[in-house]
Amino acid sequence: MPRLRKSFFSRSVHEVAPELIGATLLFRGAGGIIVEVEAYHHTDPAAHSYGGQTPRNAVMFGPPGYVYVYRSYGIHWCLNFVCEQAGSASAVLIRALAPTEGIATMHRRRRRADVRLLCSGPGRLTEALGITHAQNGLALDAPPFEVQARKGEFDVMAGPRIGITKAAELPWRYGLKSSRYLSKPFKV
DNA sequence: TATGAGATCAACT
DNA sequence: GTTGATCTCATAC
Repeated sequence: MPRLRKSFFSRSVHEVAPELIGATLLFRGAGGIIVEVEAYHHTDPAAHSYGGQTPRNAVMFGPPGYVYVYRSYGIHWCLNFVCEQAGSASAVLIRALAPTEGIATMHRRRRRADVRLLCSGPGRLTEALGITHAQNGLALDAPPFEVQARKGEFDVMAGPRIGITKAAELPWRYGLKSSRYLSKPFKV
């Protein structure tokens, strides 16, 4: 299965984000199929990079194909893939996976019996995979990360993003239609 | 099913 | 001091 290289990410976030639906994300032998993402661009008021570079979001201002991890609400870690080019400060937030690999490990980390609650949300997914700020700035096309291109057709839906107050109406959330592992269902 | 509180931290006013 | 790209558990309907 072809592994996605950095060139895959050096395009508009709005092209990359929907194409990530159906791709497989693995981290140290745990992970699954990406079923939900959101796109953020530095011209977007909801993006962390909107107000300029800070120590926290510095990775977003670097080259594409790297991971940006930040702490959310003081509790969770959230995982992003940097896109476009150095300085464009755009990224895709990974919001949900359909678990396929290392499910037992993920159950142990999450202390939950329901597979639907393993990776169905940005904070849940990082806890299940064991991702923290220690991974901030790592490359996506080298261990411990592995991102595999999707194979076959996937029915991708778009809708408003979740949990934001600025630019909340922009339809930059993408998801795999009728997946049971979405953090929230898409409106029909 | 739906709303509300608590946990806890970095950026920003 | 307030807010946020969140999740869980408790309580209410």
